[in-house]
Amino acid sequence: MSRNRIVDLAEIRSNCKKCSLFQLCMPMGLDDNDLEKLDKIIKRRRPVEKGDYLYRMGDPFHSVYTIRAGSLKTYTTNQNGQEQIIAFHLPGDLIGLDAIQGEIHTCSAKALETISVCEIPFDRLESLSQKIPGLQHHLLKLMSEELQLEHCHMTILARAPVEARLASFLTQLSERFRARGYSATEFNLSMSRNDIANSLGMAVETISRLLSQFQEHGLLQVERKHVQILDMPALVELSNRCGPNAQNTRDSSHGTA
Amino acid sequence: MSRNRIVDLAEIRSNCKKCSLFQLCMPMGLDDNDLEKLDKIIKRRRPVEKGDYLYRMGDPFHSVYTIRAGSLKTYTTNQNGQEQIIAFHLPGDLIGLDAIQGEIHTCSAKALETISVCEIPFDRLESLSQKIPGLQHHLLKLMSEELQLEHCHMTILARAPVEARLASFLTQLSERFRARGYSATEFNLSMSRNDIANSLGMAVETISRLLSQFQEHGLLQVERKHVQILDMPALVELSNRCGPNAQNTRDSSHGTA
DNA sequence: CGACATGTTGAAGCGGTTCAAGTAGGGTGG
DNA sequence: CCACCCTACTTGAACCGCTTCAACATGTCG
Repeated sequence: MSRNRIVDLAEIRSNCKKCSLFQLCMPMGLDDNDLEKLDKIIKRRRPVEKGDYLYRMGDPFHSVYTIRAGSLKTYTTNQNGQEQIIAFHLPGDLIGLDAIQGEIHTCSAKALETISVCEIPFDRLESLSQKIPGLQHHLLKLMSEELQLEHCHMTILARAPVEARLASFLTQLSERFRARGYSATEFNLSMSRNDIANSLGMAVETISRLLSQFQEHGLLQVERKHVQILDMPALVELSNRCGPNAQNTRDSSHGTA
Repeated sequence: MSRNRIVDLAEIRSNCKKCSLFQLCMPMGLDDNDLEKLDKIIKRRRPVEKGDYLYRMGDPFHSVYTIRAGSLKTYTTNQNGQEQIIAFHLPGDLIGLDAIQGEIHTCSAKALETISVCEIPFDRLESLSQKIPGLQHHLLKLMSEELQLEHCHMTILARAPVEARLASFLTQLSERFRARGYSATEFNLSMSRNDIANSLGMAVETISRLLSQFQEHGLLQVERKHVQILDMPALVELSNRCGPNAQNTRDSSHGTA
């Protein structure tokens, strides 16, 4: 066991360059000494199986997690037991920062497939970022980015017709794969149609119908989980389509600005 | 002018205890020395008139702002010129942190009435929070809280029927007023029906109809901007009502957890 | 192989938007 | 101070996008 731990530590060290912590450290030039410190506070966790929880809504908040491999969904549950998916997360994502306020997890994080994560005790991370200016900045930056992403998501939920929602979902996912060095045009959906529908505020049937329709129109090829995008420009165009209800979306107030 | 500035500084000092910076500083026990440092980096801004912008989408990011008096809306604008309101902000709110990533404002902030704000240059704030642990923690906490609020907003946009959306809007606003020491049951809406509709992803006409309906049912009294809540429990109950489309909102995956 | 979950497709129903018309404030200029 | 205008808001009626319901197909796992 102790031998394993040594191996793990070495592996983490080498992996830091591949995961979000690399982007989190290196851009602001952490030296070897700082990188060492960071490595020391990271805990290895055994792989989490599909369907297992990384944490549940209501759990006390102790750590944030970076995804090393696999994907997961975060979602809230309301009084009636209904779920609302907040986001899907891919390798390199840092999750859990939304629980700082209140020190209780307000989302559940569930693995969509077998995943591998690094656990980072938050109090240690916070102390460290007190000493390393670049780290503090990067934490703030990550949360800022998360806010921006959610603004987009909110806009889609509030206005967009169903085709634009799904097109938007696909192009964003594609872009995220591209940014991680995977193919932007061919990938597997780790989430179910149900999950996609939920996150986009739609019915499952509508997702099914639209995917068929997109395929019919030559925008993409889809077979179960596998998706191949054939006409990205058209898909992007679709995702920008605004709803017909554009009535109250222009500011009519007589601004002095 | 220089005399004015002196007066202003004194005023800000005394006001820090009333605005969000007080909650931001005191809970973690800033001593007079630290409070002094904080006061020094805060810039006074002349009042912003109704309809004026605090900043616009696309502006370079330099400062965050705390609202001392009045209210404003933040919104994004898409390619087609359509607006989507992200949030309404009240006195004590700190806004602008979502622009850290990219260092460009991704929202516009527009005054709903004449407002008074404190401008805090972000680089100064960041340096200071590097020295004051409690300040760093509180910045993270504020962003975490913002994420949580947006999760709620997303859930409403994705699932809730229109009555629940409006009820939720009203109870949340009420709660925010209460937390600021104002009446929770009687207040003025600084935003137009159009703005409410936009932020909730609805048509203006629906807002109008629902307000009439709520009044008819004895839930509240409304006359133009003035609102008096008569049956808060019923309103809260309404806000928790889930949509009829609760089909794909329960997780059917056979989790091993 | 059987059972259950997931996904697909068709048809009906409805919630909420859109369209249309009218009312009421609030500000401006004569 | 009043008449005017423009914007914000309200209310009614028709329409439609999407959901819901239902039935079936296809995997998947014990």
